[in-house]
Amino acid sequence: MQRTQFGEMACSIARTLDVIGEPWSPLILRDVWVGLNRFDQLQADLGISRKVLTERLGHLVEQGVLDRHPYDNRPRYEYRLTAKGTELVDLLMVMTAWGDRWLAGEAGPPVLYRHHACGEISGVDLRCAHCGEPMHAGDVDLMPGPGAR
Amino acid sequence: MQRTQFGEMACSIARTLDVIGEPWSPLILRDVWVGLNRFDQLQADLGISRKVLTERLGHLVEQGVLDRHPYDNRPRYEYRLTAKGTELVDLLMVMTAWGDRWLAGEAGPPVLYRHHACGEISGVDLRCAHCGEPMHAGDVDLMPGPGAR
DNA sequence: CATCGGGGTTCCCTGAAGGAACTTAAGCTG
DNA sequence: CAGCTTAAGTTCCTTCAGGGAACCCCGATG
Repeated sequence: MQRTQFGEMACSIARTLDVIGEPWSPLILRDVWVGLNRFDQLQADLGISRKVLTERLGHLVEQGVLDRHPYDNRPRYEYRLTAKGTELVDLLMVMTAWGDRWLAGEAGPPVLYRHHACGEISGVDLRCAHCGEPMHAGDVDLMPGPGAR
Repeated sequence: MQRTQFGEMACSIARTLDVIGEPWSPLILRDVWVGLNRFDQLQADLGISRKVLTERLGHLVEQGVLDRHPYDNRPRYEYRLTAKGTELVDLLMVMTAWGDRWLAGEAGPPVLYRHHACGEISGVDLRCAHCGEPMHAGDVDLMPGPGAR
């Protein structure tokens, strides 16, 4: 947890950071997305301290991003993405696109995405939800919304 | 800085987190995007400690996301987004879309985006860069890429 | 009944975030 | 031209979060 809480700010970016802004949280989400659903799998894959992993999983479950449910008679649990969490994967895909473009270097991207609809190796692009045209940093005006303070 | 460095991992998400994963960094980026370009403006708007702001700005400049340049004969500097940084705004727009949808509550979104191309209040949607069809969590297969280890 | 293995919890240590005071280098002001 | 002002940091101290390792619990298994 950051020392300062961002959740109270009138800003969806700050609020989102309150949910997945802590160190490790996006990587935990990525791992759960690709099928590493159990505590020890996550701990081994990430090399995160068990204490911090406990805290992060607890927070993500509390925020409704992950779901913790038993997979055995024994006290064993799996973490899965909720609908809310699944939509957060959008964020990971955009991070991947940016990292692939600016940080991958000579070696190229470590992971490729094949799109089901067209079968091609591709990445995401941002479009306007309304008209379908590209929508990036310079393509919008910002205006106060109903939740502004 | 997180204790653990993510940059060495063969993962574009982890590498991207090494650039803007530290607390405050996305909010600094947002502020610079909307036109708060100076140290004191950022400090006042965010309520961040001056020490941490100095560290963050230094890191973002070092990573090529921001550009620091003088705007006066006096030792005064402005921070601006580079091309690399401007593309990171995509990430902010996706965070905004998710936060608007899942965290805004009754009050509604604090900020609205009006899209230049269509003039409508809208948000971003993720499309395949190749075929233009929607591209979300369930729409892709992951495959090892050339930079895999 | 001892062992195993998954899923944590506890403890201590270090280092990063917060906060307030101090510094520096022009300009401006009377 | 001494003193004030302002932007942009820097320094120092305190507190709390992250890392790491050891330990615990609990049902199943041999």
